[in-house]
Amino acid sequence: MQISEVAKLAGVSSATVSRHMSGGRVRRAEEIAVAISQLNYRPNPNARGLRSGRQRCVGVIVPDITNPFFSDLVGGVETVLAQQGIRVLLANSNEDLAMEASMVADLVDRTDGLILFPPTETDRILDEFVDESVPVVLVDRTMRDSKRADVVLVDNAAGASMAADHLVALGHRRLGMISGPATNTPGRERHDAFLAASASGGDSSVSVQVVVSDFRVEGGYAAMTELLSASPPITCVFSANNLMTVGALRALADHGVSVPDEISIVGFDDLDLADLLASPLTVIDRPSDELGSIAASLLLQRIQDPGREFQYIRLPVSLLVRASTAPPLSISAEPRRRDNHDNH
Amino acid sequence: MQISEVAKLAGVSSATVSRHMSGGRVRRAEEIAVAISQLNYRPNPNARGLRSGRQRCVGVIVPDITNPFFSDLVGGVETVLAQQGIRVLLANSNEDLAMEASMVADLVDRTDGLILFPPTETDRILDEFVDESVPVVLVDRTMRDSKRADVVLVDNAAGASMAADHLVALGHRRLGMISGPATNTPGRERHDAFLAASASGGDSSVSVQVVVSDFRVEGGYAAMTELLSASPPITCVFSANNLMTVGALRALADHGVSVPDEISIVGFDDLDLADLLASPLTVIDRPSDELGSIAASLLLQRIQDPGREFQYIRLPVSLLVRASTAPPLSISAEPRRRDNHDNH
DNA sequence: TTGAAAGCGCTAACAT
DNA sequence: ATGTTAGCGCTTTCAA
Repeated sequence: MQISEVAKLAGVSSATVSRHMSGGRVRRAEEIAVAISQLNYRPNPNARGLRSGRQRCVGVIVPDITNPFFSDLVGGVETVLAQQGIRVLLANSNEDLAMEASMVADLVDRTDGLILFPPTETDRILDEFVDESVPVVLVDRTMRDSKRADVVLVDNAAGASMAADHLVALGHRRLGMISGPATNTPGRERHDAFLAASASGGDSSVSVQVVVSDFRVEGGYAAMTELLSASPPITCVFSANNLMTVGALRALADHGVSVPDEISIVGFDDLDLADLLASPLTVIDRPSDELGSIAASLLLQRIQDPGREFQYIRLPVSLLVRASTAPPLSISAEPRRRDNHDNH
Repeated sequence: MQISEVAKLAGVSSATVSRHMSGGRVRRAEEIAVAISQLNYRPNPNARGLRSGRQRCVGVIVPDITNPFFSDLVGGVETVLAQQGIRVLLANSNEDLAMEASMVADLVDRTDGLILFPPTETDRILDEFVDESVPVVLVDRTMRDSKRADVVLVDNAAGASMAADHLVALGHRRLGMISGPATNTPGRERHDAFLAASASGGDSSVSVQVVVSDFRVEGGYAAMTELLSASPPITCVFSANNLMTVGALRALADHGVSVPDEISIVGFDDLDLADLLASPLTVIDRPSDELGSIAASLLLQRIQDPGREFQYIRLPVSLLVRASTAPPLSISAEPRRRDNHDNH
């Protein structure tokens, strides 16, 4: 089924059908519409893209689609783009730099723009592709040379500081942190800010024990397990993302550590069930779908006007205090129990 | 950057470069490879697809990417397809029939095959597109006329029966059910099987109060709230999917109903945090990534051999008993408290 | 094994 | 406002 058959049936040339389809004013619009629906005609996207250079869709490459933060964010992207009749093609890089590069290479010529979450800040992806005039918006993570893309992220430093301040204000002095990789933006910023904020009070009795992990559930489990053997023991922990928080909670449960009595925990990113947990979770919350909708708007605007100034947007985060954080048990209490047998 | 420039640099014709790229034996393979990497050449997918008809990617249209069941399943799809160098393009229909149709129309000419989860069993999508020789695999849900596609789903009826049997065996007699839409396969099968299994004991004192909802968190919340006002009160509830279970749990918490003391609950689909909830959740579990990997394999096989017999595969499910189900309180106990003010 | 050449289906330039 | 025509970049005959 091709455009020439529609043209024949409607009694016009294929160019006229083409014009009609792209919104142009045409005399025999009615007949063309009838022919199109009668023949169930769908323009071939390859031919169309090849000829016009416009693909009518954008690509989104997320690091982990099973992370609810990213899937919520994609929801925000889709909402904005669907209104413009622009399709969203989603791909999942699994936090893998090579995979991301190959996906970009693939999508760059199939789409009108890309929304990326670079796995590392040293990612050279813009060097390779941005010169090919594909608009790129970076979300949640930047890159060393991100001066050539729009960027939208949250105030990771503020979030991590709020977490540290909250714990210190509760009276905690021996803090634990499950950090993300220092190689990407949220990992680095949350790590640095948590340490800085912990030290900022000038109280030299405040110490932070950091385990660097990988933003995954299993990594959070392992990191929490490691932190439990710290000596002197920590009384609270800050987990730098939602997935690691899940792992940390499971590790705490498996080791019989009670929250918040023995250990307080605050996570970065809210969880759907945070309020229904055995200890409702205190978290740093951030507006995930707003991140997505802003990213989509930025991309839309850049597609329309490639010459406009690059935007760099930071959204605020907030502290949601629930029941997983509390003052530490008195130091005079007897040493807490720590059974290190893994029971899965 | 196009193939002719690579050809020139390598001292061959563009046809030879093309052959080299598609795995053909070529004399000057070495020089061509050098030219390709030197020029950073990427074949234009539109031109390639237009000419050859092969797109080197498949489409997956999920009803709700924020549902962890689907995102896990997509993980299984990607694992299998990535090994074959086939790209996965993901789209999110939001359980919307029209949206799904428009996405299929769009993807059908951009991909070599589709994995679909039809929003309703009366979906006519196969009629419109399967004749266009696009292989389709149906996952989790079938359609009335699905004889022209491979299908893989789980044993919904067995799962719902296990849930009913479990509750009745615990001594429950007044059951509640939060059902999904009767218009799709899992909704219908779980509904029918739960009712059938409840009645199968021949015990006429067993009654089931059903509220039909929509497989969404908010729907589950509303349905649970409605069930709480049932008279005589129910002592347990079966929620037909994970998202509605989350809503139901939140409704129970908001109304101050304790689980499992006042109401036992069993959900269809495990949750990541099911074991860490205030009442660790009893669920029907199913192999989500296996569903995905099987779907991908079926699609791969059909692409290779369009004439092969259509497969219809059902995977088993299992009951995971945790702490959210228990025997009902004695009937002689005084009527339980039910405050119906919504406090969010 | 290779190159020349046709053409996939569409849109945009040009002419009317 | 419309038709004619060229050509997007590639793969695939066809002939050598």
